[in-house]
Amino acid sequence: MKERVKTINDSLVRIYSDILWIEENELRKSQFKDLSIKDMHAINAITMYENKTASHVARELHLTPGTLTSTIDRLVRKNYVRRIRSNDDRRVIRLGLTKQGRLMYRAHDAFHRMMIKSFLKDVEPQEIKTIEKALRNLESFLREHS
Amino acid sequence: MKERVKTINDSLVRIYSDILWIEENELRKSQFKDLSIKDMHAINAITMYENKTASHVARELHLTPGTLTSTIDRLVRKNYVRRIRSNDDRRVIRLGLTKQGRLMYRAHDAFHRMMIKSFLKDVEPQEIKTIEKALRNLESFLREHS
DNA sequence: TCAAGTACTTTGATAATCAAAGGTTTACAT
DNA sequence: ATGTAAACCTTTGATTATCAAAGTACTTGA
Repeated sequence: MKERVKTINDSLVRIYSDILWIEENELRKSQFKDLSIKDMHAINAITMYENKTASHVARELHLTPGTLTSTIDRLVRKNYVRRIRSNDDRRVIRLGLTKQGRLMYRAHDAFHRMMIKSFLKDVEPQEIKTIEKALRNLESFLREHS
Repeated sequence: MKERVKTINDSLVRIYSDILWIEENELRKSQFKDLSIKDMHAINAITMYENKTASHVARELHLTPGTLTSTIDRLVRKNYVRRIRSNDDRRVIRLGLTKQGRLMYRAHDAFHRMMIKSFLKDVEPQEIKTIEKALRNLESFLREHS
């Protein structure tokens, strides 16, 4: 059992590092080569149509407000993101994707879906429940530790 | 099914970002606060007793040789890592952990094992096989894409 | 024995990040 | 209604991680 835990852990660590690296390479070969992987993750966090506030996105990405400002500056300059000043509360900035931003979002999302589909290859519906349970376990472990 | 893929994907993305963030915070509160999370991952890649070569570790971490050199410089300066010039081939540097480095390695490893144990809470041995299969699927997907 | 290749280091430049201070706007207590 | 505190974002100045490319030391193979 101890050995199994070790193997699963090493596998997860390797997977994570490889995903980042592959995403970075795919990005460089794509039409979006003006973006870094961090830019891409910011676009992903902004999402298609939610118009989240800047502070909400900063929290999700675990970035300080200042860092988010400069990330958004860059993405606005490159025409992936729009700032929308809220009328309810004029301190608040809401974030939206431009047409180009939505294109990027979809490309990244497609890669992730492909990845998860391969993850679930030959996994029965019942077994998917197991995986979902394990992921819920992990999420609640992480909540306890934060 | 499509919705499930999306949910699992979002869960994985969130999990990875949270793990990094929690590890970073734990680190700052610990006796190892002179290390960054990247330092910690370098120590993890070096491992306890393998004495891997510098280029091997660089490859695993997806870092250029130059970046690895400066990472190792820092870890040697802080007394976590030793450089061992190979006698077989005097161009080669092998990397080992100092006593302090091994202490850090064990602490990090303990956290990860705890995490995986909680991941596998209430998961039957047979179900663990499913998870291992899914992880193998994912690793081979990543191999195909790199 | 020397030309090419390998393993690491150095150099110079750039990205991403943070903490702290600064502005505008809102909420609240009096 | 008014002044103070708080919330939200931006700016500033410094630091860290990173890379590409050039450099050094060593090995290999013709």
